[in-house]
Amino acid sequence: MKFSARFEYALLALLYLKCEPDESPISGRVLSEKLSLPYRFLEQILTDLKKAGLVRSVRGYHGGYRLAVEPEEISLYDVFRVTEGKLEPYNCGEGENGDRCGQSHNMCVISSFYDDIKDTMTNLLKSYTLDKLCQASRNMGAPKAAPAANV
Amino acid sequence: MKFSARFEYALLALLYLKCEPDESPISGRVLSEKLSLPYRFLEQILTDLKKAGLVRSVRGYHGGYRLAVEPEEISLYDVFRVTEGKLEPYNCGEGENGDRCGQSHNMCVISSFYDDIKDTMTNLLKSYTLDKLCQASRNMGAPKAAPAANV
DNA sequence: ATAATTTACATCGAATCGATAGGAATTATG
DNA sequence: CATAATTCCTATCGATTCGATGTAAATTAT
Repeated sequence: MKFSARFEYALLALLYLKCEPDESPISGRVLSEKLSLPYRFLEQILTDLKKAGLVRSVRGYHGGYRLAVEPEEISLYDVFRVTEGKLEPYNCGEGENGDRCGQSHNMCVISSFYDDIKDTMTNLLKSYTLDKLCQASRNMGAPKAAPAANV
Repeated sequence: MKFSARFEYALLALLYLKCEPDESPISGRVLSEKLSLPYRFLEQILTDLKKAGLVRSVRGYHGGYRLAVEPEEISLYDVFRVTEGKLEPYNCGEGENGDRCGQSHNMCVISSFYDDIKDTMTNLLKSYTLDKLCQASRNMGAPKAAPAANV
């Protein structure tokens, strides 16, 4: 029940690309230095973000990365799916384990609870967009004030 | 962002203790057979549950486990804390990493988002009690119906 | 005394995770 | 065309976690 470094780094990179917009694309090297993140590792993540279509990349001399989508369109749910995989913590009935609910109704109860968790998380993640987060970042004066986006 | 097997096993064990109440305590061996769970591993978990005060144990010949608290009192949040540890996915300012928000406001934005996640999860976990889950299990006729507890 | 049980501790194998490294492909620039 | 800068692909490493097993000691009703 923790977020991975991948998720955090992806988020920081995307926020940087959004909040510090530039004419030319920003290279992975520069990005890693600005954010104090390990270069190679960050590029792995950027590659994943690219495959998911959240980021475009330009190769070669003045190459680098930039957002591929409007920042209102990018939600943390998108980022999550790229870095953490799918959001299905329980398999009831399908999957390699077979039908586990056949054994006991308690399994099914747990399963429906997991579904609830999943839905709640999904909605919460979808409610946060890059755009909102960036605005919140600009409004940062008080260290730990507003919850930033409570719908 | 997945629940561990520990959490699931603990939940199944607690549900069994609650839903199939008995005069004498239920041994770890029996529990593991009824639930088709690995014996040793389950006992590890039961030990943890005992340390947390959710379960009582009786040693010796007719020993075994039983609930230590009223099932209305046991929430999934309690179980979560035993099996998954604490629920703090981000450390902003404190901890060994030092103050990360000093570097960039984006960090603080992420941090407040993490807080939101944490609160939401906490509330959701607290809203589920053993008692509710057990009732839902009894009402199981339709395979995948009611969300069981949406407060 | 014996059998059944919890309890403590040690370890194991596999998987995951964060991170690093080398090198190939691509591209602007001179 | 050559070069430097960059993305991209793949392999690997070390550490940690996770699920699980094993051994042996302490406890207790019979």
